[in-house]
Amino acid sequence: MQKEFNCPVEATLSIIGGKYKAIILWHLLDATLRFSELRRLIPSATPKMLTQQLRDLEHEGIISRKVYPVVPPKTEYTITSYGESMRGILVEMCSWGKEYMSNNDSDESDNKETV
Amino acid sequence: MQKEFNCPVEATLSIIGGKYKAIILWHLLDATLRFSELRRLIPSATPKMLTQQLRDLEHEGIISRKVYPVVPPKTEYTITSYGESMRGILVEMCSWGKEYMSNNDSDESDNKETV
DNA sequence: CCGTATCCAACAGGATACTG
DNA sequence: CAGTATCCTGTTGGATACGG
Repeated sequence: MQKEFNCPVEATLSIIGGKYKAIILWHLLDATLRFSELRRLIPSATPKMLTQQLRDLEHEGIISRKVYPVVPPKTEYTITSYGESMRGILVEMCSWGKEYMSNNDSDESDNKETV
Repeated sequence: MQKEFNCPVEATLSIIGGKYKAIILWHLLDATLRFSELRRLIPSATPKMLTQQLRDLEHEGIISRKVYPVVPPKTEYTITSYGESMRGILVEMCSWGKEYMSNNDSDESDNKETV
């Protein structure tokens, strides 16, 4: 039972649609990071969530996980070249999102129900 | 309680992250469509879901809803100029998604640990 | 034709505590 | 340090029926 997508856009969303996947990718675009570093960069994500999202991305081949068998443990997350191919999307989404946020900044509650 | 986004990308995802929002937008990019037409184009979406997603998009100013007070009822959905600004994102996501789908097409389970 | 109303199932996500 | 394990909650999405 493979995933059925109405359109390719949904396929893309299935990759970066997770709660922290976009920001994880965003951070990894320009740096290799350790688990604890990602935790510090994304404080609102619990370890469980972070692990989960990282595993998903890893399984999709978007990022790679390198474990160093040392003590204390050390794990590094790096974006793959495949993941790199998402840079354009991320950049586009980021710039649009910035505009969106600055718009809704001064107009937070625009739900003027004309009941 | 306003939405907090870790990064602008998440703001964008909050707009098109819904189950049918991407495909709705995709269809509306090049055509004004009626409710029943959207239903036919997206058969898997129940009327409730379609309405919900359309309302969300409308509330965000991405699409506009024009009701004709005639009988039988007639409603048209059109993308706004603001929504038009998402075209680039949609196009990028679509082309990436296409690649993704053709990759996973012949290789469903690609868990090749390159340890 | 264009929706709403209800109710329900599934899953994503969160809190907290613990381990190699 | 880098995770797991459990349990729990809330949101999202789905089925079905009905209304203007």
